[in-house]
Amino acid sequence: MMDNVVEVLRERGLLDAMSSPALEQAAGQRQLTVYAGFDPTSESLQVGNFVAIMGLSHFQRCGHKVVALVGGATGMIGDPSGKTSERQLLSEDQVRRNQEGIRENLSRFLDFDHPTAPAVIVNNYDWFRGFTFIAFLREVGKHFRMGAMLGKDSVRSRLESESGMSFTEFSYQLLQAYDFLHLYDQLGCSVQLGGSDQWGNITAGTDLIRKLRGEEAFGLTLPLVCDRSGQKFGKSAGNAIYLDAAKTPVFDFYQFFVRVDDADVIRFLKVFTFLSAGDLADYERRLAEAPEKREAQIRLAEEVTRRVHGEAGLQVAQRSTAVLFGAAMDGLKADELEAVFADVPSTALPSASVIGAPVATVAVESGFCKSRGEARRLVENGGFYVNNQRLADAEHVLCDADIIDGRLLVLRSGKKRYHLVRVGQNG
RNA sequence: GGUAGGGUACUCAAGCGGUCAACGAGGGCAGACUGUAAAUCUGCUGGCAUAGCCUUCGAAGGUUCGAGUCCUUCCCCUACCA
Repeated sequence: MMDNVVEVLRERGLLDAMSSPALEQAAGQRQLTVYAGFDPTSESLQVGNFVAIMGLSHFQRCGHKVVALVGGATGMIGDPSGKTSERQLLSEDQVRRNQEGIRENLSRFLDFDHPTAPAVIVNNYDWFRGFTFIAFLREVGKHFRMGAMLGKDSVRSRLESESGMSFTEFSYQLLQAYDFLHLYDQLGCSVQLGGSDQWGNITAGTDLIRKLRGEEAFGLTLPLVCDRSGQKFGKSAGNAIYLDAAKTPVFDFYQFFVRVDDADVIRFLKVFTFLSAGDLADYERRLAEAPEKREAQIRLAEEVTRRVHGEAGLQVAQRSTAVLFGAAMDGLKADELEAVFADVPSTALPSASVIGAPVATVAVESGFCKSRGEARRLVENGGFYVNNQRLADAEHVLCDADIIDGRLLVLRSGKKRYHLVRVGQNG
């Protein structure tokens, strides 16, 4: 038998709570089927969801069957867990679109060809679509007691808060509980995995299964990963880091992990990679000895980027990093820059709107700045660079000499944010 | 349905009818210092053709020379009562 997945998760700091210690025993004795749900609240999964994906992966590596559930139905309702106020409903169109994005994301991480434990993706819209309200109340709602429902953290905290809660969100736990029951019946799924904020929803499911089937199903939660400042991990500049290259460029994705705080990096290595205990200890030692080398951060960025964007994506990100943060950036030719910027944001503009135009205007047109005002402020603060030269005047008019090899312009804000403008090209 | 209290910029939150593009805090961005760090200090944080103009304070009307600030109606939220 393989490693006990519960033990593995515990060692990596990925175990928050279990509905029963019997889960650990069961995991050591037989192949289990486990599921985790992902609601299509956005077009792509985010780094925060990666924790649950790691959880599923660990299960699969330990020989268990995994099911990833796309919440095409629950996404229509909105999970109140962990939310301090009522959420805006997404349009059905949006949910359908997001659902496809999430499905694509998930398909990258799970092994569907595993010899003994192939992964499965399901969508709860498939079983909720034909379920009428009346039927649902009779078959499912009847088994829920108000006391238990009101006792859930997600409900109680909202009722106590200013914003209150709508019936729609209140009902969410029933849907998730039914998902669990459905998967239990159809796929023999007896374990549900989720973030710690999912505890209430998960136990709603185990309770329902116990009531209706007289069997014990298990719940297991993973810790909410925060950085040292207590912020939920996975946000940069207020924007979430997505697993989709179209929403978060690979370079930015890689950089996000390179910049992880010393205080967090070892923990993140445990959570987001499969590095062995020995390797982890090694990085911990090296971090203590020479933090400025950032070896742990670089390894973290490498591992995660490879897993999410593949070897090719990682190489692009590394090459860009070497150039942009390396020594000599100045004598670069357009071709080299093109390679570096393969995955850094870029915009193509006709030369007519670049040559002879003030920098601030080009910055806006290329999408680098939101407004001319923003560009102007950036210049005033000394944080605006054109081709790596600090710019003194936002109204500086661009001329041929400013365009590298007649076709490229590199805009930079501060130390880290780059944007390439392709001059005189379409698209 | 009744009563009371609310809806202000990314968030929280202040705002005697004029001097409010709107105090403050958080967040964010940038600068210095650094290790592409942390901590710290500084500046910026609605738009523009920037000594000025324009659009914003739940929505629509109204009173006023002038409204975020007063009145009316409507929408939404919260609490208690029914």
